[in-house]
Amino acid sequence: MVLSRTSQYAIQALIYIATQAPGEPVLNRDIAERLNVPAAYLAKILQNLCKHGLLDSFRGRLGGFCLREGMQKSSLMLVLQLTEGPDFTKNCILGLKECSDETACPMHFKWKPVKNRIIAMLNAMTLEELAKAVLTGKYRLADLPGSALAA
Amino acid sequence: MVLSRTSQYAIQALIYIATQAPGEPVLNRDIAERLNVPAAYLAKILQNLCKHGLLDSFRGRLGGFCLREGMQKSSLMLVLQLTEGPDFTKNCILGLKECSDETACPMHFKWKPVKNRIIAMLNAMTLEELAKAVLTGKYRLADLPGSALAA
DNA sequence: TATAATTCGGACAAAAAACTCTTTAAGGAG
DNA sequence: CTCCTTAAAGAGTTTTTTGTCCGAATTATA
Repeated sequence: MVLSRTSQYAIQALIYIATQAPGEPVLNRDIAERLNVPAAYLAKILQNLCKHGLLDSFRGRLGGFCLREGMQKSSLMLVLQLTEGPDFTKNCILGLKECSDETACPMHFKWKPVKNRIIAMLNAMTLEELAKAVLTGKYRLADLPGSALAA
Repeated sequence: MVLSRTSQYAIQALIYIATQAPGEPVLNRDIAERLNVPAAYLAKILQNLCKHGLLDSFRGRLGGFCLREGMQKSSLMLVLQLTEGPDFTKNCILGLKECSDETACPMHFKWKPVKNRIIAMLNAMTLEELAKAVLTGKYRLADLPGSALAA
Protein backbone atom coordinates (compact mmCIF):
# COMPACT_ATOMS: atom_id res chain seq x y z
CA MET A 1 0.00 0.00 0.00
CA VAL A 2 2.84 2.36 0.72
CA LEU A 3 6.04 3.40 -0.94
CA SER A 4 9.42 3.18 0.74
CA ARG A 5 10.57 6.29 2.55
CA THR A 6 13.27 6.63 -0.06
CA SER A 7 10.67 6.83 -2.81
CA GLN A 8 8.56 9.27 -0.88
CA TYR A 9 11.51 11.56 -0.26
CA ALA A 10 12.56 11.30 -3.91
CA ILE A 11 9.14 12.28 -5.20
CA GLN A 12 8.76 15.12 -2.74
CA ALA A 13 12.19 16.47 -3.55
CA LEU A 14 11.68 16.25 -7.29
CA ILE A 15 8.36 18.05 -7.08
CA TYR A 16 9.94 20.73 -4.94
CA ILE A 17 12.79 21.21 -7.38
CA ALA A 18 10.26 21.38 -10.20
CA THR A 19 8.51 24.25 -8.44
CA GLN A 20 11.71 26.27 -8.46
CA ALA A 21 13.06 28.30 -11.38
CA PRO A 22 14.48 25.86 -13.93
CA GLY A 23 18.23 25.98 -14.33
CA GLU A 24 18.70 27.53 -10.89
CA PRO A 25 20.36 24.95 -8.67
CA VAL A 26 18.52 24.19 -5.46
CA LEU A 27 20.48 23.33 -2.33
CA ASN A 28 20.10 19.93 -0.77
CA ARG A 29 19.99 21.68 2.59
CA ASP A 30 17.07 23.83 1.50
CA ILE A 31 15.11 20.92 0.13
CA ALA A 32 15.68 18.93 3.30
CA GLU A 33 14.62 21.81 5.47
CA ARG A 34 11.57 22.54 3.39
CA LEU A 35 10.47 18.90 3.39
CA ASN A 36 11.60 18.28 6.94
CA VAL A 37 13.62 15.19 6.03
CA PRO A 38 17.17 14.20 7.04
CA ALA A 39 19.56 16.14 4.84
CA ALA A 40 22.36 13.57 4.65
CA TYR A 41 19.96 10.85 3.64
CA LEU A 42 18.25 13.03 1.09
CA ALA A 43 21.64 13.83 -0.41
CA LYS A 44 22.18 10.14 -1.13
CA ILE A 45 18.82 9.90 -2.82
CA LEU A 46 19.49 12.96 -4.96
CA GLN A 47 22.92 11.59 -5.91
CA ASN A 48 21.21 8.46 -7.12
CA LEU A 49 18.71 10.44 -9.18
CA CYS A 50 21.68 12.25 -10.73
CA LYS A 51 23.35 9.01 -11.67
CA HIS A 52 20.17 7.96 -13.42
CA GLY A 53 19.96 11.18 -15.36
CA LEU A 54 16.93 12.83 -13.77
CA LEU A 55 18.87 15.56 -12.05
CA ASP A 56 21.97 17.59 -12.72
CA SER A 57 24.23 18.47 -9.83
CA PHE A 58 26.74 21.27 -9.39
CA ARG A 59 29.41 21.49 -6.73
CA GLY A 60 30.90 24.46 -5.02
CA ARG A 61 29.40 27.90 -4.67
CA LEU A 62 26.13 28.37 -6.48
CA GLY A 63 25.99 24.59 -6.60
CA GLY A 64 22.98 22.42 -5.96
CA PHE A 65 20.57 20.26 -7.89
CA CYS A 66 18.27 20.99 -10.74
CA LEU A 67 16.12 18.97 -13.07
CA ARG A 68 17.86 17.84 -16.18
CA GLU A 69 16.55 19.45 -19.34
CA GLY A 70 13.22 17.93 -20.33
CA MET A 71 12.81 15.99 -17.11
CA GLN A 72 9.90 18.12 -15.96
CA LYS A 73 7.85 15.83 -18.15
CA SER A 74 8.97 12.63 -16.47
CA SER A 75 6.34 10.51 -14.86
CA LEU A 76 6.23 9.20 -11.33
CA MET A 77 6.50 5.75 -12.85
CA LEU A 78 9.94 6.64 -14.14
CA VAL A 79 10.98 7.97 -10.75
CA LEU A 80 9.74 4.89 -8.93
CA GLN A 81 11.46 2.58 -11.33
CA LEU A 82 14.68 4.24 -10.23
CA THR A 83 13.97 4.20 -6.50
CA GLU A 84 12.10 0.91 -6.14
CA GLY A 85 13.79 -1.07 -8.86
CA PRO A 86 12.99 -1.55 -12.53
CA ASP A 87 10.22 -4.10 -12.10
CA PHE A 88 8.48 -2.97 -8.99
CA THR A 89 5.15 -3.29 -10.79
CA LYS A 90 5.83 -6.82 -11.90
CA ASN A 91 5.92 -8.53 -8.54
CA CYS A 92 3.18 -10.87 -7.41
CA ILE A 93 1.11 -9.40 -4.59
CA LEU A 94 1.56 -12.64 -2.62
CA GLY A 95 5.26 -12.68 -3.32
CA LEU A 96 5.37 -15.66 -5.69
CA LYS A 97 8.37 -15.66 -7.93
CA GLU A 98 6.30 -16.95 -10.76
CA CYS A 99 2.82 -15.48 -11.17
CA SER A 100 1.36 -14.68 -14.55
CA ASP A 101 -1.85 -15.23 -16.47
CA GLU A 102 -0.72 -18.79 -17.13
CA THR A 103 0.51 -19.61 -13.66
CA ALA A 104 -1.48 -17.39 -11.35
CA CYS A 105 -1.82 -16.97 -7.62
CA PRO A 106 -5.41 -16.86 -6.38
CA MET A 107 -5.39 -13.07 -6.21
CA HIS A 108 -3.83 -12.52 -9.62
CA PHE A 109 -6.87 -11.81 -11.75
CA LYS A 110 -8.52 -9.57 -9.19
CA TRP A 111 -5.33 -7.67 -8.53
CA LYS A 112 -4.30 -7.24 -12.14
CA PRO A 113 -6.85 -4.60 -13.20
CA VAL A 114 -6.29 -2.66 -9.99
CA LYS A 115 -2.57 -2.76 -10.52
CA ASN A 116 -3.08 -1.56 -14.06
CA ARG A 117 -4.93 1.45 -12.75
CA ILE A 118 -2.10 2.24 -10.40
CA ILE A 119 0.35 1.96 -13.27
CA ALA A 120 -1.79 4.20 -15.46
CA MET A 121 -1.98 6.78 -12.70
CA LEU A 122 1.77 6.74 -12.15
CA ASN A 123 2.40 7.05 -15.86
CA ALA A 124 -0.01 9.96 -16.12
CA MET A 125 1.38 12.07 -13.28
CA THR A 126 4.34 14.23 -14.24
CA LEU A 127 6.61 16.31 -12.05
CA GLU A 128 5.58 19.40 -13.96
CA GLU A 129 1.90 18.83 -13.25
CA LEU A 130 2.46 18.10 -9.60
CA ALA A 131 4.67 21.14 -9.25
CA LYS A 132 1.98 23.33 -10.79
CA ALA A 133 -0.54 21.93 -8.36
CA VAL A 134 1.72 22.80 -5.46
CA LEU A 135 2.27 26.30 -6.81
CA THR A 136 -1.46 27.01 -6.68
CA GLY A 137 -1.10 26.82 -2.92
CA LYS A 138 -3.89 24.29 -2.58
CA TYR A 139 -1.60 21.34 -1.90
CA ARG A 140 0.98 20.59 0.68
CA LEU A 141 4.33 18.98 -0.07
CA ALA A 142 5.31 18.36 3.54
CA ASP A 143 3.85 18.39 7.00
CA LEU A 144 3.73 21.64 8.87
CA PRO A 145 6.68 21.91 11.29
CA GLY A 146 4.42 21.88 14.32
CA SER A 147 2.42 18.72 13.59
CA ALA A 148 3.46 15.89 15.88
CA LEU A 149 0.93 13.22 15.00
CA ALA A 150 1.25 9.46 14.96
CA ALA A 151 2.99 7.87 12.01
CA MET B 1 3.09 -1.60 -4.36
CA VAL B 2 3.79 -4.66 -2.29
CA LEU B 3 2.74 -6.08 1.01
CA SER B 4 5.18 -6.97 3.76
CA ARG B 5 6.41 -10.55 3.77
CA THR B 6 4.54 -11.01 7.01
CA SER B 7 1.26 -10.09 5.33
CA GLN B 8 1.99 -12.30 2.35
CA TYR B 9 2.73 -15.28 4.58
CA ALA B 10 -0.37 -14.61 6.66
CA ILE B 11 -2.65 -14.52 3.64
CA GLN B 12 -1.11 -17.59 2.09
CA ALA B 13 -1.35 -19.53 5.33
CA LEU B 14 -4.94 -18.51 5.96
CA ILE B 15 -5.98 -19.50 2.47
CA TYR B 16 -4.22 -22.82 2.88
CA ILE B 17 -5.94 -23.48 6.19
CA ALA B 18 -9.24 -22.54 4.58
CA THR B 19 -8.69 -25.20 1.93
CA GLN B 20 -8.43 -27.87 4.63
CA ALA B 21 -11.33 -29.58 6.40
CA PRO B 22 -12.80 -27.08 8.87
CA GLY B 23 -12.32 -28.01 12.51
CA GLU B 24 -9.33 -30.21 11.70
CA PRO B 25 -6.22 -28.53 13.08
CA VAL B 26 -3.44 -27.97 10.57
CA LEU B 27 0.16 -28.19 11.70
CA ASN B 28 2.35 -25.13 11.46
CA ARG B 29 5.04 -27.42 10.10
CA ASP B 30 2.80 -28.62 7.30
CA ILE B 31 1.75 -25.12 6.32
CA ALA B 32 5.34 -23.92 6.27
CA GLU B 33 6.43 -26.85 4.16
CA ARG B 34 3.55 -26.44 1.75
CA LEU B 35 4.18 -22.72 1.32
CA ASN B 36 7.94 -23.06 1.43
CA VAL B 37 8.22 -20.50 4.17
CA PRO B 38 10.36 -20.45 7.37
CA ALA B 39 8.41 -22.43 9.96
CA ALA B 40 9.52 -20.58 13.08
CA TYR B 41 8.66 -17.26 11.55
CA LEU B 42 5.31 -18.47 10.31
CA ALA B 43 4.54 -19.72 13.82
CA LYS B 44 4.85 -16.17 15.13
CA ILE B 45 2.52 -14.89 12.49
CA LEU B 46 -0.06 -17.56 13.22
CA GLN B 47 0.20 -16.86 16.94
CA ASN B 48 -0.61 -13.27 16.21
CA LEU B 49 -3.63 -14.21 14.12
CA CYS B 50 -4.78 -16.34 17.06
CA LYS B 51 -4.49 -13.45 19.46
CA HIS B 52 -6.66 -11.42 17.14
CA GLY B 53 -9.31 -14.10 16.96
CA LEU B 54 -8.93 -15.23 13.38
CA LEU B 55 -7.50 -18.62 14.23
CA ASP B 56 -7.88 -21.14 17.02
CA SER B 57 -4.83 -23.02 18.17
CA PHE B 58 -4.49 -26.35 19.94
CA ARG B 59 -1.43 -27.70 21.66
CA GLY B 60 -0.20 -31.24 22.01
CA ARG B 61 -1.10 -34.21 19.90
CA LEU B 62 -3.75 -33.53 17.31
CA GLY B 63 -2.91 -29.90 17.84
CA GLY B 64 -2.43 -27.23 15.21
CA PHE B 65 -4.30 -24.26 13.86
CA CYS B 66 -7.73 -23.91 12.38
CA LEU B 67 -9.94 -21.05 11.35
CA ARG B 68 -12.16 -19.78 14.10
CA GLU B 69 -15.85 -20.47 13.49
CA GLY B 70 -17.23 -18.08 10.89
CA MET B 71 -13.84 -16.71 9.89
CA GLN B 72 -13.97 -18.32 6.46
CA LYS B 73 -15.98 -15.24 5.54
CA SER B 74 -13.37 -12.77 6.66
CA SER B 75 -11.99 -10.43 4.07
CA LEU B 76 -8.38 -9.79 3.18
CA MET B 77 -8.92 -6.28 4.47
CA LEU B 78 -9.51 -7.69 7.92
CA VAL B 79 -6.39 -9.82 7.70
CA LEU B 80 -4.24 -6.92 6.54
CA GLN B 81 -5.53 -4.67 9.26
CA LEU B 82 -4.11 -7.21 11.68
CA THR B 83 -0.78 -7.67 9.95
CA GLU B 84 -0.11 -4.16 8.66
CA GLY B 85 -1.79 -2.19 11.38
CA PRO B 86 -5.32 -0.88 11.80
CA ASP B 87 -4.99 2.13 9.51
CA PHE B 88 -2.76 0.89 6.77
CA THR B 89 -5.20 2.27 4.21
CA LYS B 90 -5.24 5.68 5.79
CA ASN B 91 -1.64 6.67 5.24
CA CYS B 92 -0.70 9.33 2.76
CA ILE B 93 1.12 7.93 -0.25
CA LEU B 94 3.83 10.57 0.20
CA GLY B 95 4.10 9.84 3.90
CA LEU B 96 2.56 13.08 5.21
CA LYS B 97 1.16 12.76 8.69
CA GLU B 98 -1.72 14.96 7.77
CA CYS B 99 -3.28 14.46 4.36
CA SER B 100 -7.01 14.65 3.79
CA ASP B 101 -9.45 16.26 1.42
CA GLU B 102 -8.99 19.51 3.34
CA THR B 103 -5.22 19.40 3.65
CA ALA B 104 -4.04 17.34 0.71
CA CYS B 105 -0.72 16.38 -0.73
CA PRO B 106 -0.43 16.93 -4.49
CA MET B 107 -1.14 13.27 -5.22
CA HIS B 108 -4.09 12.96 -2.89
CA PHE B 109 -7.02 13.40 -5.28
CA LYS B 110 -5.52 11.20 -7.96
CA TRP B 111 -4.56 8.52 -5.50
CA LYS B 112 -7.81 8.49 -3.58
CA PRO B 113 -10.03 6.77 -6.17
CA VAL B 114 -7.33 4.22 -6.91
CA LYS B 115 -6.91 3.52 -3.23
CA ASN B 116 -10.65 3.13 -2.92
CA ARG B 117 -10.58 0.46 -5.57
CA ILE B 118 -7.87 -1.38 -3.71
CA ILE B 119 -9.91 -1.18 -0.54
CA ALA B 120 -13.01 -2.42 -2.33
CA MET B 121 -11.08 -5.34 -3.74
CA LEU B 122 -9.65 -6.26 -0.36
CA ASN B 123 -13.07 -6.03 1.23
CA ALA B 124 -14.57 -8.21 -1.46
CA MET B 125 -12.07 -11.06 -1.32
CA THR B 126 -12.77 -13.62 1.37
CA LEU B 127 -10.67 -16.53 2.54
CA GLU B 128 -13.45 -18.91 1.58
CA GLU B 129 -13.54 -17.64 -1.98
CA LEU B 130 -9.80 -17.73 -2.38
CA ALA B 131 -9.65 -21.22 -0.90
CA LYS B 132 -12.27 -22.40 -3.37
CA ALA B 133 -10.26 -20.93 -6.20
CA VAL B 134 -7.20 -22.81 -5.06
CA LEU B 135 -9.16 -26.04 -4.76
CA THR B 136 -10.12 -25.88 -8.43
CA GLY B 137 -6.44 -26.46 -9.13
CA LYS B 138 -6.21 -23.48 -11.42
CA TYR B 139 -4.31 -21.31 -8.98
CA ARG B 140 -1.08 -21.64 -7.14
CA LEU B 141 -0.58 -20.74 -3.50
CA ALA B 142 3.20 -21.03 -3.49
CA ASP B 143 6.09 -21.38 -5.86
CA LEU B 144 7.04 -24.80 -7.06
CA PRO B 145 9.98 -26.18 -5.05
CA GLY B 146 12.29 -26.20 -8.04
CA SER B 147 11.92 -22.61 -9.17
CA ALA B 148 14.99 -20.56 -8.34
CA LEU B 149 14.21 -17.28 -10.02
CA ALA B 150 15.23 -13.74 -9.08
CA ALA B 151 13.25 -12.02 -6.37
C1' DT C 1 45.96 31.89 -4.39
C1' DA C 2 43.10 31.43 -0.37
C1' DT C 3 38.56 30.71 1.34
C1' DA C 4 34.04 29.36 1.83
C1' DA C 5 30.33 26.68 -0.02
C1' DT C 6 28.77 22.87 -2.00
C1' DT C 7 28.33 17.91 -3.82
C1' DC C 8 30.64 13.08 -3.77
C1' DG C 9 32.00 8.81 -1.83
C1' DG C 10 32.62 5.63 1.50
C1' DA C 11 32.37 3.97 6.02
C1' DC C 12 29.68 3.80 9.86
C1' DA C 13 25.34 3.53 13.11
C1' DA C 14 20.62 2.83 14.34
C1' DA C 15 16.16 1.01 13.60
C1' DA C 16 13.05 -2.06 11.60
C1' DA C 17 11.90 -6.32 9.40
C1' DA C 18 12.74 -11.02 8.77
C1' DC C 19 14.18 -15.04 10.68
C1' DT C 20 16.17 -18.53 14.46
C1' DC C 21 16.76 -20.86 18.80
C1' DT C 22 15.60 -22.48 23.21
C1' DT C 23 12.73 -23.20 26.91
C1' DT C 24 8.17 -23.70 28.78
C1' DA C 25 3.33 -25.01 28.91
C1' DA C 26 -0.38 -27.87 27.44
C1' DG C 27 -2.72 -31.89 25.70
C1' DG C 28 -3.29 -36.71 24.02
C1' DA C 29 -1.95 -41.56 24.28
C1' DG C 30 0.16 -45.47 26.31
C1' DC D 1 1.96 -40.89 35.69
C1' DT D 2 5.14 -40.66 31.78
C1' DC D 3 6.24 -39.82 27.20
C1' DC D 4 5.62 -37.58 22.98
C1' DT D 5 3.83 -33.97 20.26
C1' DT D 6 2.42 -29.59 19.62
C1' DA D 7 1.94 -24.35 20.26
C1' DA D 8 3.54 -20.20 23.33
C1' DA D 9 6.82 -17.06 24.74
C1' DG D 10 10.81 -14.63 24.73
C1' DA D 11 15.49 -13.74 23.66
C1' DG D 12 18.74 -13.59 20.11
C1' DT D 13 20.58 -13.21 15.17
C1' DT D 14 20.71 -11.62 10.45
C1' DT D 15 19.47 -8.68 6.78
C1' DT D 16 17.57 -4.57 4.91
C1' DT D 17 16.32 0.06 5.30
C1' DT D 18 17.05 4.36 7.02
C1' DG D 19 20.00 7.63 8.64
C1' DT D 20 24.83 9.86 10.14
C1' DC D 21 29.59 11.38 9.69
C1' DC D 22 33.68 12.77 7.71
C1' DG D 23 37.20 13.66 4.45
C1' DA D 24 38.00 14.66 -0.44
C1' DA D 25 36.86 16.92 -4.81
C1' DT D 26 34.92 20.90 -7.12
C1' DT D 27 33.67 25.67 -7.94
C1' DA D 28 32.74 30.87 -7.38
C1' DT D 29 34.52 34.75 -5.44
C1' DA D 30 37.52 37.90 -3.04
